[in-house]
Amino acid sequence: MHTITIKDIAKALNLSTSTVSRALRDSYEINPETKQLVLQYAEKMNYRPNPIALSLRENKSWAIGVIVPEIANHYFSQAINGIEETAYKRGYHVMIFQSNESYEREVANVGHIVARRVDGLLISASNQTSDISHLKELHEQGLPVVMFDRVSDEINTHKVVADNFTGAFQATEHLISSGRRRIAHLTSSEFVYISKERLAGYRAALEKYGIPFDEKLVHYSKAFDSNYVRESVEALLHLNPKPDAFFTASDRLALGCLEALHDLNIKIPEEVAIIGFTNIHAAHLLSPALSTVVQPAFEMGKTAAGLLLDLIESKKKPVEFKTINLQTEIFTRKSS
Amino acid sequence: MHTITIKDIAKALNLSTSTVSRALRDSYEINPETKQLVLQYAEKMNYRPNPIALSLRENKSWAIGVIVPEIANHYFSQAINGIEETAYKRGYHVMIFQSNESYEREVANVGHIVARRVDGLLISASNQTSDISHLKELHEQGLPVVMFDRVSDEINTHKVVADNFTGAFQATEHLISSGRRRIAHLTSSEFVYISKERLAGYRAALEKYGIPFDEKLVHYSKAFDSNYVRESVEALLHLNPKPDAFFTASDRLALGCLEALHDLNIKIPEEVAIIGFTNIHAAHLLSPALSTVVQPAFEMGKTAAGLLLDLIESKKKPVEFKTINLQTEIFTRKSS
DNA sequence: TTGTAAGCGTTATCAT
DNA sequence: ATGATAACGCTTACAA
Repeated sequence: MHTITIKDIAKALNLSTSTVSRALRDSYEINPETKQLVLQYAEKMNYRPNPIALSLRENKSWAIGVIVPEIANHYFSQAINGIEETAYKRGYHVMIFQSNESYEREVANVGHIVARRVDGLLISASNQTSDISHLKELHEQGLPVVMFDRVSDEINTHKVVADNFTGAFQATEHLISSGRRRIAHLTSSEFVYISKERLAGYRAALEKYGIPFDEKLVHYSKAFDSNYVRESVEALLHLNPKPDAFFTASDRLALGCLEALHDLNIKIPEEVAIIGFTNIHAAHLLSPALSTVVQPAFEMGKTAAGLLLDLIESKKKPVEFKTINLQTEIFTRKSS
Repeated sequence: MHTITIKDIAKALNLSTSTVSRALRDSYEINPETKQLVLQYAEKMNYRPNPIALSLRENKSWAIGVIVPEIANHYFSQAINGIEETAYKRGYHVMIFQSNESYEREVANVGHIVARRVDGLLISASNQTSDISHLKELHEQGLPVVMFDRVSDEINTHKVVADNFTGAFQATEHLISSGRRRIAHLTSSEFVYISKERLAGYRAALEKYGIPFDEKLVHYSKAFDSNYVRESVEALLHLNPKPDAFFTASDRLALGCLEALHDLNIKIPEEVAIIGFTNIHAAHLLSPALSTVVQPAFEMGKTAAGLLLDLIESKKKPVEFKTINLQTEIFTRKSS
């Protein structure tokens, strides 16, 4: 695929490459006629400047790297959507990598991405990642880095997260206000930042309504597969008195919980209420009892990308790194 | 962010850049000691070759462009997942753009992507795209192009699609074998290739079981929003005799249909069966009556990317362009 | 107003 | 075995 270069234009028009460049660049002091000539010819030949050559010269790739745990996860693909939109508007393109929730793969990706000379990095850490020295190093070398959703305390840079505490608080409050008192909480690791936040929101809501916290109602899942979740649900249902609602801390857990209840032949609207933590629209259609704390993934992508591009474009040293808490929203199909 | 170059190494070691390059490149005829020296120093300084410089030299970007209608669509994000996996394995990276189902945006994306000097293009056309001269032109200029899912007859290149005919046939057959006779078909445009295929599969199954085709049972949706779909469903339910099953041609239609039935207070398992055309796992959990013809999106991404990379790497002129039909699969939660 | 030359990082060719 | 040089496409001092 041969593409036309400035040199070709210069040759064809009997000019020097610099003149052609100036004409194209709308530069200072150039003969209007020459300029016209060049512009016309370039247009006719469908000339496009070679961004690779420009990158080499300017030491800027106009690309940002994005590393997510999984592309085919609705949450992250929405975030990528927001990222792409923002990047596109500002003339950048997006290089996508996925860690597949593997620490090794994440480190490898960071290596590739930096080797590709991206102008900045947007990352949501894999859930296996505890050591983030691979990111700190980059960051200290001056590469703009913004973390979103799966952030880390260990690094001082911009972070964008959903307001998990308030979201969990609202979810729990929603269940309480529909008359539930024994609200089970299915969550993931005890040690993950967002899980802790969610648990705290849950507890705060119970406290507000004078419901004693019962730690037997809280279940930590080490895995997400439906069998495992089913066992948790069954165990919770064997408590006495048994729970009348579930607050699950993630979409996977919510789905697993729904599936378990279905298999146990428990009619959701009557006997238990369930509330998840992200967007599972399809489930809503069938279960009006399901409410969801919608996480603003698209917004998060846009925000994170915006911060990153600002960082890239300012390039001033002293920056106050901030952590942005995006509001969540409760979605209930049968509201009112 | 200053990164070390060959020149830096050469200076530090009092060598010429060519020597350093040779050492790094493991090239012929070089003093083993010099080589060791260079390698060690490069390692110590964490040297990474600048891919932009290489691209400029080799006129190869090691990037493929991907244009999809929407990133945050489960189907396409799964496809992207497959694309990323294949590309990554073979040393390419993936530049993502979305057309947002807009023809103009698609054309603009094609422009950007070619300006970025990608080595090849993977595209699933927007549903507003009928004129594909923007693709043909590129293709004729020698850029490897592979279309997937939303393909076009107008261009002679590799194409990867799901076997829509067989999928629709199986879906319809599945409904028939569970005793349904009046199967409504909700589909999108009369003119879209995949819709035509699906309709044909539906008809073929009816024919096989001696069920007369009734065109009143087929409903073309101009839009996907739930109000619109609801009207279609209601209209179909007013037929006499009314349908006892729905075969919907897409996930959006299936969801809209489920929602409409729910609002009309029609219990799905008893009164109607519904069958969709893609992955809506959440819905399955709640409605065992829902079966889905799963489209192999991940597989499609992998296949399409593989074909594209082969094309890129062979670069031989004479290629037999083929259209690959990937098998669909019926998924029913309560099978057996 | 236009042309010449250097440089961005790398490698291939040709000398030495 | 190593060094000098040109080239990839482009921009920008500096010269003319």
